[in-house]
Amino acid sequence: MNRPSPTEEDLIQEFGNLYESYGLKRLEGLIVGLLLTQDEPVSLDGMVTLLGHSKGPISIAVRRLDDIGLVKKVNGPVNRRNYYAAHPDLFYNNFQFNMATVRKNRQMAERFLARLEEEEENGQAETVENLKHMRLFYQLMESFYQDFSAQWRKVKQQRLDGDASEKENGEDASRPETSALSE
Amino acid sequence: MNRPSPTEEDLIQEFGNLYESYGLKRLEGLIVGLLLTQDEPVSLDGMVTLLGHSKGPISIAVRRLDDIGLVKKVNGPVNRRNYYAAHPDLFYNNFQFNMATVRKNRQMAERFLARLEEEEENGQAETVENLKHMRLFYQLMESFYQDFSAQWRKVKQQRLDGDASEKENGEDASRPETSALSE
DNA sequence: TGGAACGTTTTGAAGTTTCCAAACGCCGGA
DNA sequence: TCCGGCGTTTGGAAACTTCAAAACGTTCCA
Repeated sequence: MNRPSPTEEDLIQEFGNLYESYGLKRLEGLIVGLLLTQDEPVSLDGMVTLLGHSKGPISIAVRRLDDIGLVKKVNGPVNRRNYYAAHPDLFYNNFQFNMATVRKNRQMAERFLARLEEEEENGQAETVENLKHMRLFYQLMESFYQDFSAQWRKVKQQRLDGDASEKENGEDASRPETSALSE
Repeated sequence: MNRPSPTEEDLIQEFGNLYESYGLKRLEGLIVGLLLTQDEPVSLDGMVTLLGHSKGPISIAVRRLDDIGLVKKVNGPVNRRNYYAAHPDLFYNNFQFNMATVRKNRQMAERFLARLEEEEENGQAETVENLKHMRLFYQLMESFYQDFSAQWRKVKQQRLDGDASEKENGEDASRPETSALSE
């Protein structure tokens, strides 16, 4: 349980802001940020003292984060306590959330298209047209997400392999061939 | 100003739910949903009667939707009125929002990495490691988003060309070569 | 069989959001 | 210049969210 440095404090707060802007709970972001700065698992009471929030909300937030796979229950020094760490696939798991909503959007378009098709009413041509646009868009997006998913797994594997054999070489050797990043 | 059919009513409500779950305003979703069912532009008062909400909130919501490019001011029958329609690139513009947050995430990782690097304190190794993971993830994601962006523009162009030459052929002829979609 | 050490649930207060109703301001046309 | 139609802003009520404090339940150990 290392007390965060000032920079790490800022990091934690930024994660709070980030999660808040996503429509999630600020406290959940604070917890995730905190765990990213800790090399050892943190207990509930640890979070209470490190974050300065009270136990009730933290208990609930941590359970939720565990449910959605952003945080992981792990073993720690004291037996009776629950210890948590950032999930090793935190970012990827969070992404899978987005992927699910993309799929939901596509399915929504398809569901309504089917409904309109069997109704055969007139005056709904524009709706049908827009739903087809929507379906096409999210179909394409879904396929990109799946490709991304596969690629990331590959990159992550390379990263693990690299760490195992040639530890300590400063920069990442395993960066994939990406298109040039703007800015 | 066509009163939505029952199915279209459902569609509008679902858009409300969707936007709400994104952390946006439910009313904004209702408006977007409504405009997707209308083949003619709708005035503010039109939305009031079609949605059954009052004018104040609609005025604000519509302005915001216009700002972020999900809705477009267009000309309509009566001169003094403001008419709105769903933006032709609604889904794409919404996606660009996501792309911006991905970029922000990458930049956040880089910003803190730079800060930690120049501080040279110890006990922050885990934070650095996690931030490198974060950076790598969002770098890859960003490059996929850019590829998707380019591809979508191409698909959209094909779609327009197709519509212009061979109108009315039931199904989309311009679907791109995507990987197989699950389910 | 206590009782200490936990995590969870409940309660209530404070803040925030969301909405309607109504007042307001602006712009054209009589 | 007044008046009617329109969008915007304001005020306030109701619902919801977020959090701390404290009561509660459970488990392990003396």
